[in-house]
Amino acid sequence: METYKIDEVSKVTGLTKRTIRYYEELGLLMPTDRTEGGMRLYTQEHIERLKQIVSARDVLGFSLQEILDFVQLRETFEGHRTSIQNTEDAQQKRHHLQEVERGLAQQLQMIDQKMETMAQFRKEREQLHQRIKDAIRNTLP
Amino acid sequence: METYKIDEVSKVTGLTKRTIRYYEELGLLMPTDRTEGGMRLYTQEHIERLKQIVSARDVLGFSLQEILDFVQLRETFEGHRTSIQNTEDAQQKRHHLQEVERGLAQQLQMIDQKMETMAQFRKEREQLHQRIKDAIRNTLP
DNA sequence: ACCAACGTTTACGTCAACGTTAACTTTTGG
DNA sequence: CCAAAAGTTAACGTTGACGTAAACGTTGGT
Repeated sequence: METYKIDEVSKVTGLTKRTIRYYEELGLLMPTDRTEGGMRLYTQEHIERLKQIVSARDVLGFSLQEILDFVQLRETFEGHRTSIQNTEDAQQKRHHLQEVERGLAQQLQMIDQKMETMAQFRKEREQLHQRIKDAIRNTLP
Repeated sequence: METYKIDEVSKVTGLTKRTIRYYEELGLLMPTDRTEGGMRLYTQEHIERLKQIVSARDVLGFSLQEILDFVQLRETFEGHRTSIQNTEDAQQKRHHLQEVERGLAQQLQMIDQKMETMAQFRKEREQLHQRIKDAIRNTLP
């Protein structure tokens, strides 16, 4: 599989190398494979994840801690997709999955709330915009 | 007109008293009238402004500096609504208004960009949610 | 084989956005 | 009228999210 060194990743994501390592340290980005000498080798998947993180941070205004919660929900789920054979703790697993589901439902609700507030904000800004355009028109009839 | 002391304002906005004073210090909130002894007296308008600031901060993820830019755009405009009579610098005023208009148009565009990215983000989360609900259904048929 | 360019860890520095504490004055209910 | 509650300014402390510098190892081209 094609891999990238950190400077490449830095350029395509717009993040500094420091930030990329920092995100790994926080657990936001899964650790990469390393070369014999210890250099990180990123895959396309890492890059996608970084772009998602940037979106959540800049556009949605989430803190890294909140993003970590989001990430861990997915991680937990992916982890559960592996061993489906043991039927004795299926009860356990089901319960855990239900908790994850609840977490996701809450996240969706939070996002909807944000979108609604954002729409309201946009509306107010647009009204101001309209008033200003009117004011301009009144300066030169 | 009805006024409120800072503790009241703190309760209805959810901000701490420190934060409210801090926002005034930054220029985000217009200074209030004071009592003889120096206590701040807030109006309903102050409260509305604080709520807008919280929205911009929490929901849109704007920095206080960005919010200050937004606020000053409005302030500039309100300031221009006063003296409409002098026709000599009407040219000046018109030019200034046009700059404000351009600023607002950019803000609107930025907001639209954010809303789109947010919708995309929501979509991905919803797909994950659906997959998890399916997984749960598969644990107990 | 070498060295310039790039990578790594470790540790301290910085800046925004407040929290906290101190020292003091004002307001207010009994 | 007076103590407790609430307000004020000023100053220093804290936390999140990185920036920066040092000291060192790795890679790749000539």
